[in-house]
Amino acid sequence: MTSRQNRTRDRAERGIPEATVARLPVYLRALHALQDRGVATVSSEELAAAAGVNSAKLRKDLSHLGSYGTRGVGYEVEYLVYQISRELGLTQDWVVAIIGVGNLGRALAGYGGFASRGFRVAGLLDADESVIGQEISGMTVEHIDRLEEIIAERGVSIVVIATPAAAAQTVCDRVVAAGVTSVLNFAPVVLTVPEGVDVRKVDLSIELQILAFHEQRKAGGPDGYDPMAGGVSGNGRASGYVEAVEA
Amino acid sequence: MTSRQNRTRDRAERGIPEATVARLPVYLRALHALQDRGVATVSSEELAAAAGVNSAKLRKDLSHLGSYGTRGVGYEVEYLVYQISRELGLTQDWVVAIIGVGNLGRALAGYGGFASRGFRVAGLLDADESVIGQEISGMTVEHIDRLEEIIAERGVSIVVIATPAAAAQTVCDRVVAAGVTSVLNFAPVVLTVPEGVDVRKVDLSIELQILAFHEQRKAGGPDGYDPMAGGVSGNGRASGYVEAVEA
DNA sequence: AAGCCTTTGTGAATAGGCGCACAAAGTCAC
DNA sequence: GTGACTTTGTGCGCCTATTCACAAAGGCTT
Repeated sequence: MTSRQNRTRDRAERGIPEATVARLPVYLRALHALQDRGVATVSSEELAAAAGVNSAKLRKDLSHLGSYGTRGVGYEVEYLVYQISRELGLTQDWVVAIIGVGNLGRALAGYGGFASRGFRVAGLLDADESVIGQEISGMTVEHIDRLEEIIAERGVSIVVIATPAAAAQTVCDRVVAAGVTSVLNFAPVVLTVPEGVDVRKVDLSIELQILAFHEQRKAGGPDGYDPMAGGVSGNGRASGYVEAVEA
Repeated sequence: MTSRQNRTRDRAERGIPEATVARLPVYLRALHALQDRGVATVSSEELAAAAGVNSAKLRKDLSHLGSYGTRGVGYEVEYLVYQISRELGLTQDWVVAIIGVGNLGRALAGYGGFASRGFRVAGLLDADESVIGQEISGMTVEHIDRLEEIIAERGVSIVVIATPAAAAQTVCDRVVAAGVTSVLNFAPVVLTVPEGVDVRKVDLSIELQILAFHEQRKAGGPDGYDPMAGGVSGNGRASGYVEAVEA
C-alpha cells in the first residue's frame, strides 16, 4: 500500500485512467437519480448496480478521486455528486457551438441534456444559405463564414461537428485554427488534428455494424462458424468505441 | 508461430477480439473511399493512416480474418472490402425498427447511412398519439402497441431505442421478450437485459462530459492541478465508451 | 535465375484494465 | 466501552490490447 503521506498526491495525481473518466458520467447520472429520490447515502454495491458495473470497479474508480466514502456506511450522495462534477469540470459552464444543422444538428440543438449539465449552446452554424436565419430551438442559424468570429467572441470551447462527411475536416481545421481544442464529431470521417486537440466521435453506422457482427455470430456465422460461440456478454454493458453518422 | 495446418482454424476462430471488431467498420469505410477513388491495392501503412490507427495494429486486426494480403504489395481493396463485409455480416440485410420519434428518432429515420450498408428501417414506432400516422422520411409512424406484431411479421432483428429515459427499460423489456437480441440504445439509462442480448449505447451527454474533463485539464485542472499535464493524445483518435441522449 | 526491395504476419515485450478477496476502518447496538 | 457487523480501499493475479521489431514471403528488375 502507498504510504499515508502520499495520499494527497495520489488522488487525482496526473492521471485518472481513461476508462474511469468514461464511467464517471454514468455514476453521476445514477447519483442524480438517487438525489431525486431523496437518498442521502449509498453503498458501492447499490451505486454499482445502478450504474451497471462491478462494485470493486466502482470503488477503485472513486478511489482515484480521493477517499470520499465511509467504511461501514457508504458514500454521501450529495458530496459525491459534487466531487465527480468538479472532477469532470461541470462546476463551470462550457460554451458549445454546433456546426451543421441537418437532421442531426437540429436534434442536437433541441437536446435538453445540454443545459442540464453545464453545457450552453451559443451558436448554430451552417453553410447552406437556405437555412441561415432559420430559428431552431430558440436560436438563429448563422453563416459558417462567421465561425472564427463567433468562437472568439462567445468564448466557445467545445465544437460539435454535425456536417456532411465531406465538409467535416475543413470545418475541423478552421475550428482548431480558431483555438478550440475539444471537438465532438458526428461526421463519418476520421478527423486529423494536431497534438493537444481532443476529438471524440459518435457514429451510428459503426454501432450498427458491431451489433450486426454479434447478431450474425449468434445466428450461426458467415459460413459454417459454430453457432452460439463467442457470443456477447449481454448484460447491458458495452464498452468500446463509437464513431459517427453518415450525412 | 502457429503451425501451418492450424491456419484454417485460426482465422476467425472463436473470437475476433472486441477491439478489432470495433475497428473493422472504420477500415471498411476507408476502403470504400479508396474504392471510390479507383484504388485497387493498398498497403497496411496507407490504410492505417486513412483509418487513423497504427499500421501494426491494422495488420494484426486483418490477420484475425485470415491472410488476405500479399507481401511486398499490400491488400487488394475489393477483396478486403468483401472479406470485412462478410465478417461483419453486411452481406445480408438487417431489419431495423426505431422506437421513439422525437427529435433524435426523426434524425435517425432520415439518416442515409442505414440503407447504404445493409440496414433497412422497417418500422417507426411511438407511444404519442399525436405523432402516430405522421409520415417521416417516407415511413408512417405506428403505435407502440403493435410492437410485438411488427417485430415478428417484419423480421426485425435490431431495435434502436430513442425514447425518453423513463420509457426505455420498459420498451427494451418488450423488445427482448419479442425475441430481439440486438439493441442500440440512445436513452440515457443503463438497460438491464438477460444474458445473450447485446446492447450498445450512444450518449451525447457523456461524450461532452468526457471532453469537458480533458478540456479542464488542459486549462489547469479543478484546483491547483498542474496545467498541461496528462493532456490528451490529440491525434484524432479517442477510444472509450459511449452512452446516450437525454430525453 | 538470382538478388534486391518492399510489405506482410506475428512473436515478444509492455501497458492497462478488471475483478477477487481481504485487511483495515469505521458504525452501531447494547 | 466493547464487540459484532458492515463496507471501504486496494494488493494481486489474470487477461486483453497495443506496439515494436524482424524474419519470412513475394514481386520486380536486370
